[in-house]
Amino acid sequence: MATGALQVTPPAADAHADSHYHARMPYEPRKIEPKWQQFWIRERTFRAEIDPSRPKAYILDMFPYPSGDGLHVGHPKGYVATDVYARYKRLRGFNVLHPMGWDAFGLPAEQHAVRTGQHPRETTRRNIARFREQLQALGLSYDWEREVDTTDPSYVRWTQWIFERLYDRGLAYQAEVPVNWCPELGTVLANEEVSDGKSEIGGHPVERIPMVQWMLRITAYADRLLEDLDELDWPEHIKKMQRDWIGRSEGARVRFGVHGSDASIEVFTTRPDTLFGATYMVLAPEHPLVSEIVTEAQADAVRSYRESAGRKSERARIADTESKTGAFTGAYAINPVNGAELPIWIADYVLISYGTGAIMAVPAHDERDYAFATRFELPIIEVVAAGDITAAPFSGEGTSVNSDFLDGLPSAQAKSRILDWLEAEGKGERAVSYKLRDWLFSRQRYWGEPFPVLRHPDGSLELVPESDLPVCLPELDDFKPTGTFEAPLERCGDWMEATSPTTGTPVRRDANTMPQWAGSCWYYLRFCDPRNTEQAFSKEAERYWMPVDLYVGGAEHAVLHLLYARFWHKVLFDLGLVSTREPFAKLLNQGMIQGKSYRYFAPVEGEPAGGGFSAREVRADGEGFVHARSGAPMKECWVAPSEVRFVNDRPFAPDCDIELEEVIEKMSKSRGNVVNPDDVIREFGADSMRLYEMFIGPLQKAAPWSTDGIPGVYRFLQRAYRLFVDEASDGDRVRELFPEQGTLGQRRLLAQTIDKATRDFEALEFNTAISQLMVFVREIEKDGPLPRSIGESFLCLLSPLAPHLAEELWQLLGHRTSIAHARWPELDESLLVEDEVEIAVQVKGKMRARVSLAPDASQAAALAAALALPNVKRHVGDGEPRRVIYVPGRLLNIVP
RNA sequence: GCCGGGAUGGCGGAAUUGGCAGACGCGCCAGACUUAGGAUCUGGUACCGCAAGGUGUAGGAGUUCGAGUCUCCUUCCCGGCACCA
Repeated sequence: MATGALQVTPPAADAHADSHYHARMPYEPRKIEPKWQQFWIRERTFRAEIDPSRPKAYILDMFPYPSGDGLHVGHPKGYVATDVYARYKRLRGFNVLHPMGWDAFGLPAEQHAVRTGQHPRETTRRNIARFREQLQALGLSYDWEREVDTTDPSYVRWTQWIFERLYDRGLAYQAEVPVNWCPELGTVLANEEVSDGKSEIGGHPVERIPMVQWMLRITAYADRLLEDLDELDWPEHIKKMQRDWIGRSEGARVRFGVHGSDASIEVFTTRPDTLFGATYMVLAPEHPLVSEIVTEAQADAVRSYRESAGRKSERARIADTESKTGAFTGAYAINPVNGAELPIWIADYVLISYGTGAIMAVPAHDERDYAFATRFELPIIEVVAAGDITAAPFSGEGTSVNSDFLDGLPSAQAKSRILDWLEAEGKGERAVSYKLRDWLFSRQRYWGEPFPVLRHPDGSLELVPESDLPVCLPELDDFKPTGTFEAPLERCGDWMEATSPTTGTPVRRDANTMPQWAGSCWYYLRFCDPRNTEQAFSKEAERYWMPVDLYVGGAEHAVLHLLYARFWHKVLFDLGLVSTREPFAKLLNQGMIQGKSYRYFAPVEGEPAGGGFSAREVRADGEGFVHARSGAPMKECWVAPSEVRFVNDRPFAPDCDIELEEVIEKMSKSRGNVVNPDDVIREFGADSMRLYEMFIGPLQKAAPWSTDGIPGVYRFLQRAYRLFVDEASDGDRVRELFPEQGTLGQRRLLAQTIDKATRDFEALEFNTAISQLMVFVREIEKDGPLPRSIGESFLCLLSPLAPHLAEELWQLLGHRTSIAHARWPELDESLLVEDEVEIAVQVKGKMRARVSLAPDASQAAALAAALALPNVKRHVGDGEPRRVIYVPGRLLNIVP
């Protein structure tokens, strides 16, 4: 039997555990859980079918990428939460759609293939089987008949079909754009997949290189993606992240003439009211106008600056935003408002990809321009009256000065005045700019959906006809990146060559594949009608099940999956294929379950063994660590909890005297802090595991996994079991339950429990619901034996959380059908009203006593009862109270 | 730097939203049953104090009869964004 730091001996696994022990602990999750898991599948208990006579609830988890590592205890937290909710909703009479599937395209399988030569299809199949097994062992009430796999040709077919609809609408196009090329991964990445100039996956450096790529015109939906957030019941911080990512700003486009040239420079600004304060212009180094306007004298300087800016990695550029660099083009622009000549510079602080790639610089009122102007000794003119602009720029709003006809106007009015003027003069107009860029949609990978397009020798494109979908991946045995910018599919000459179905002439396929996000953009729709071979999903199914009523997943998808899926959904809405504007009505992010690990430090150079340092000898330095005294660079070393030596409760390394530092963070293999749910289930059962994960705190909050907490919920389940099963017998002898409806106290306790459980389940606050169920189990037999009706009601309340145990007891009570389809118990509200309540008596706001009263007792009666108490009398004194505050049923406060 | 969120016993966390702080669980203490206990059951457990009593929700001010909850300031922690004109 497994040992470890567990405090409770789990039920004997080995049948020959001593019989005395066995008889006293008849609750054996190991026996009953697999039995019910098989029952649910055999009986198709959770099969969902359209039934217009019943209200529906679509309860969805973000489907996982089936990695080779299997699940750790952190993954199921969200799955258990949705499962509890789904089971609760079924008991409330809802027709519940609760499906699960696999987001199975993706880089890890392909990297594994590069290393081992195993086909991603094989590893994916194996990983899915393992994930499914692990999820089923948790007793999750999915309708497994609706399982989808994004890599299945019958699914890929419709992903490609939707891509074709995007293409038809002009929302998918190919363009040469500076892309995020990651040499290490051998592919380009979307903006959303890059942070700090490094790939989100693996943290590899990313370069910006111009390449022809597929793009999806998500920017066409920017406004709707922004506006429709308002109607969603989503966590505010996720909405905010999406708003920030879309980054809408209102302002103006203004055209500046170029001295001695026909060219004009268009800029975007949110502060047209500061137009009179512009003292120079800046173009992004890549701006096409640069070569046109640069003077001969400045040509060398400009060329060398452009080259050095091009060499600079994204990361290096972002790293020093403090020091501004640039070069003068020698050309001058003309300020449309006053004809002033403004020198035109190029500088990498202006980004080609935002706005127009050019700015008017108003150093007095913009920090970046101020830094640049100071560095290159350009003039600074104050046009918004504010502090002291010789000391620092002022970017707030104020009153316009030095601005001709804007003088004296507050910023808001100055803006609209100048905008009217610009529009009247034809020099500019109101404009909106977004931070959001079009979505870079192709990857130079093998394991993804092929693009259903054919390219003619003249470069024109043709879609693969609907009837020929899906375009399947060819077999391949070498998955390595090509080392060039080509995709691995280029290697399949046979596959790349095709014949046009319209002209019969030779055409080439596209060697790129779609990013992993493609499949997850619409899987929630396929779940509505997963076996449809005629359409992606039927109208009927979509209308009945959509929208998703509750969507639970990790917050890391805030601007990736959730934005992409909303975009596709809106396109499908415009095509009349879906009936809701938004796919996910309510969203919740489950908090991580963290692991505990222990660390020490070792020099980066040299042997870690023997050369370790405890955390207090080391300090953080930027992104790394250094030795506090010597300044030598240090790296973290991790010790798994099971290897730590505890001396007087302090953690030490297993083989030397270094004191370790306890660190609580995300579970990961490298930290050695991963807890496997299989082990927990083996020792305590899935019901305990489920209960524990729901009990440790609010769903949204991160919480560290603690092995010590599980025995607590396990004991609770044992107690619950013993309410129904005679612990002294050696079989499963069901106790005689009383036929009556129970004592008043019992009925009251049940009513309170129904009330609390109902409210908490609705609010997804499972921790407090569990605590009430614990109170119920502890108290229910205090004034009499458990009546059958009350016992059955309790099992219904418990069943969403501990379904195996509930099913088992339900069956022992003689029921033939699953408790999953029982009815949620009725609440008798009258039982919630107590005859007498204890209220608090305060004197001048301080607690002095408690007194029992009828809940509707009058103030006079309450006061009289309170003043009769010696402690109250003493504090109040003899005089008349100056003031009395009485909240019936709660408290009485006397101010003497 | 900017924008969010947070800080409650030894620990995870409760508190009907301004009304008895610490529900429930872990841990700990005591007792019962036991040949035995890492099982089970019962009771206790915020802190100081023998007690009466006093003090307590990161720290400081304020509003109120009454503040964990509202307002202002400070500290720390966790997320997100970070040349977006």
